[in-house]
Order: sequence, then structure tokens, then C-alpha cells
Amino acid sequence: MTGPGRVPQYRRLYEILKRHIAEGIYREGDLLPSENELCQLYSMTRPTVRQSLGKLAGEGYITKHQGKGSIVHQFPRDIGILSISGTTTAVGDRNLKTRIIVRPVIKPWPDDFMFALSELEKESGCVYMERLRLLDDSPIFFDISYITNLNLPRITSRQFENRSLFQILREHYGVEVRGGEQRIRAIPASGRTGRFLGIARGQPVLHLERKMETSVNGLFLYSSIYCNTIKYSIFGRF
Amino acid sequence: MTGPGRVPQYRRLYEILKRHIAEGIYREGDLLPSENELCQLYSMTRPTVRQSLGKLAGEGYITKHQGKGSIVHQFPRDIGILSISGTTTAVGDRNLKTRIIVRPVIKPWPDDFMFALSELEKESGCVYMERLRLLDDSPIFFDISYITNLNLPRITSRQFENRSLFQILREHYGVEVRGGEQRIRAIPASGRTGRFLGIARGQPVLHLERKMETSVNGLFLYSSIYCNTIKYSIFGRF
DNA sequence: AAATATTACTTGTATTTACAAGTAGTTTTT
DNA sequence: AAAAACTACTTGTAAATACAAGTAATATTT
Repeated sequence: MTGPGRVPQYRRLYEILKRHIAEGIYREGDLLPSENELCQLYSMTRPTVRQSLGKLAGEGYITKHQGKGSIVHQFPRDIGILSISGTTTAVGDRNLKTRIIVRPVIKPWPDDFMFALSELEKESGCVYMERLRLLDDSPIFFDISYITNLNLPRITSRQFENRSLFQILREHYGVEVRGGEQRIRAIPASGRTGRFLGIARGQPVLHLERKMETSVNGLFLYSSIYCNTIKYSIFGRF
Repeated sequence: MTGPGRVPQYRRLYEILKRHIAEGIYREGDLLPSENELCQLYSMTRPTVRQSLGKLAGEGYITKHQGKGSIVHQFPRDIGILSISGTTTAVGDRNLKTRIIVRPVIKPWPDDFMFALSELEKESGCVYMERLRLLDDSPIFFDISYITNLNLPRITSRQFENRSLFQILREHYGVEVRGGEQRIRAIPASGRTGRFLGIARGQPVLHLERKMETSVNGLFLYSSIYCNTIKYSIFGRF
């Protein structure tokens, strides 16, 4: 028995390799050590190593090529939940700030909410908040979040400034955000949205509507995100 | 020995289940047969079945829950351009038409091309074409494609009307499109783009810049896609 | 010199086996 | 009746093994 028990081995290797890629130990275009080499290096069997690499490949950190190896990609740097890339230069570990526009408050759901809600959710109401994310001091995301008000004591008094919402949910409530669905469209900026993002009313804004699942049954996290894509664009792999 | 040889078993099951979901044999929220049941039904071992389910989960057709099972998701009314399968397959049985705006021609690459090109690509030039995709007779995508002109004889004289570009590449040239990267932004419609999409000049349009990798080394497929997201939105899982 | 074959790598697919951990309904105990 | 324990399921993690298939460099043949 070698494992620490709680964290799966494949996840351990996944985290290590991801960190190495982020830190630039492996560079864009480099080949990762072969699966057999990784087996030896980390004392795992190939299926386990392959599980790690599969996860990395799924998220775009590497692409695998039969007979050749796994090629590293530098790009998917997440800023919060989204990956973005600059038009001129690549986004590294830039200066990302979060500003609270509306502090978390408990409210009923809006009447015309963007996703269908269960009865339980409707009864519980939601925690509402608005945040603005700035990259190098330019506003990029205006984020309106709705969290089902289910067993989240004292959430309205937490310190959200410059901290990830995901982080708070994980650390204080043991809630893991897993994934979800999203709709994307281009819309004209409203007066208010435009003001936050520094965009004239009516000018194009990227709008994302997301529903995220969590490890807690029935607890979902919704957000409506407006993006200023003049200088930066949303980046993704598929 | 039961397998037909060429198509992997896990892929066979993946295709079957995907078709069953698309056809509504499994409905939104249904539980798929358990992994052990699938093993028996299709004479496979559990790792193989899990490989199929993993692929389905990765593409958002199901979500897996430990101790419970795999829950089916249907893509009801949104267009899944964010998945590798391409527009034609993902939309399902809707009325999707393709109209050629500019027939394929061999050209040099534009000077300010949206992605970096290798020397080989620059020398080879590209096959250029413009297509308009209509969904239920409303124009939704205006698609400008660039394919590296590498060993694609007679491509300029192929019949592209109402056929997927991916399909032609696969059937006539044995080229499989695998995946790639994309950038998304909201931009104001130009006069020409707006005309094709039925949108006033300056109104918001979703713009995707994609680079797709293929099974052929050095052969990439680029496209610049303008989307009318007034009636439909781009849907994706993550 | 050029074409072909070999070789030593790489990842891909698949089986078999074992146990851990989460879920939900049933039974037993309190 | 309510709480606790049990049970029979589900998916998750992991090992050991085998062979297929793609890649690229080297060696051989033509």
C-alpha cells in the first residue's frame, strides 16, 4: 500500500502534470514523458497513468498522438471558470481582481429566470450577488450569480473580495462544483452592463448563461456573465 | 472473438447509445442501464463499457453519479457547435441547409491571418470557401473556411451543397477531423456579414475563430464563423 | 542514391480481477 | 413512529497483462 488514501492516484499525477505545465517546466509543443516512463516515475500502472493523461487531454492541456506521444499545450489558463486569451499577447499570470458590485443577499428568484427551477429551489430562494472581474485593471467580466439557498449558513457575510466563489463553497461548505451547461450569445450591452464594462450602450457584449452542478444533490449554481471581448476573447479546446 | 476488427468495441457501444439518446429511446433524466447490464447486453467487460460511457459523459450526453447510475441528457432546442461532431450531426433532424456563397478556390493565405501558420502551410496556400447555414430557413451561420492545400486533388470541384465539409474530407481523402481550439467574441456585424445573416450593420454577432487538427500531419482546417444568436444560442457542456 | 524492410519505440484497445465508496430501499432495533 | 443498521445495488479506483497499431529512425536491399 503506497497511496495516501483519500486522493486518487490518477488525480495526484494529473495535478502534478498540470502544475508543471502551468509553471512552464513543460513548454508548448514539448512531449510529455511516455506513459511507461510516467509509470516508473510515479509508481503507477499504465491504466492509472492513462486516466490522468485522459483528463489532461479532455481539458486541452495535452493532445495525444498514437505512436508519438503527448504534446503539451500552454494555452488553457483559467481565469476563474473561463479560459481567455488576449488578442496580442498570451494571458499569463496577469493581474486579476474581483470587485463586488452587489454583496450577497438572500432574495426570491426572478420571475423570468433563465433556467427551469425545481419546486425545492423555488421555495428556498437564492443567494444573489454581482461581481466585476478586472484583468490588468480593465473590466472583462460582469458576473451575476444565483446560488440556491440550501444549507449555506452565513454565506451573506463571507468575504468575497478577490476570492473565488468556488473556493468559498469548497472550503466552508464542502461543496464541489462539477460541471454544467451553458448558452452563449452576442447581445447589445444594456446601459448598466455597458457602464460596468466600459462599453457604449448597444455595443456587442458576449453573454453566457450557465448552470453548474455541485456535489450536493439539488444544489445548483447559476450565473449570467457579460464579457467585454474587445481586447480579450474566450478561449476553448474541443 | 466477436468484434468486426476495425471499429473498436467501446466506440460501437458509444455510437449505439448516442443514437438511442438522439432517437428518444432514452429520455431526459432517464437512467441508462447499469454498467454491468451493458456488459452483458453487449458482451464487453466493464472497462470497455466505461470507456464508452466516459466518452458520452465528456460530450455531455450523460452525467454519471456514483452509487446511482448514468443520467441521460437531451440537447433540446440549442445548436451544439461547440462539440467536435460539427453542426450537421449535432443539430439532429432539424431542417439544416447549406448554401455556398463562394465556391472553393485555391488562394494564398491572407496577410493578417487569424492563426499562426507554419512555413509549409504558407508555401502550400489554401482552399478558400464561404458557406451560409440556414436552420429552418433562417440564416444562422456564415462560415468562412480555410484548408491547407495539401494533397487534396480536385477539391475545388467537389459538391459541397448540403454536405458537411468533414464528411467530404473523410470520404474522399481519408482525413479525420479530431479537435482543436477556438476563440469566441462578440463583434458588430459588418455590412456584408450582416446582409447574409439578416442583421443590421453594427448589431451584435457572435464570432468564432477555430483551428482544427486532422489525422494528417500538418493539415489543419481553419474557420471563421459568424453566428446570428438572436433566435438561437450556442449550447455547450463543460 | 533511392526505395524498402526492420526495429524500437509510442499510444490504443481489451480482458480479468479486486476492492472502495456512494445511494437507496429494507429490515431491525430503539 | 423514529432512528439505526443492514443489504443490494450502483459507479470509482487500481493492478497486472496482452496484443494491435501508429511513428520515426535505422539498417538493408535494390
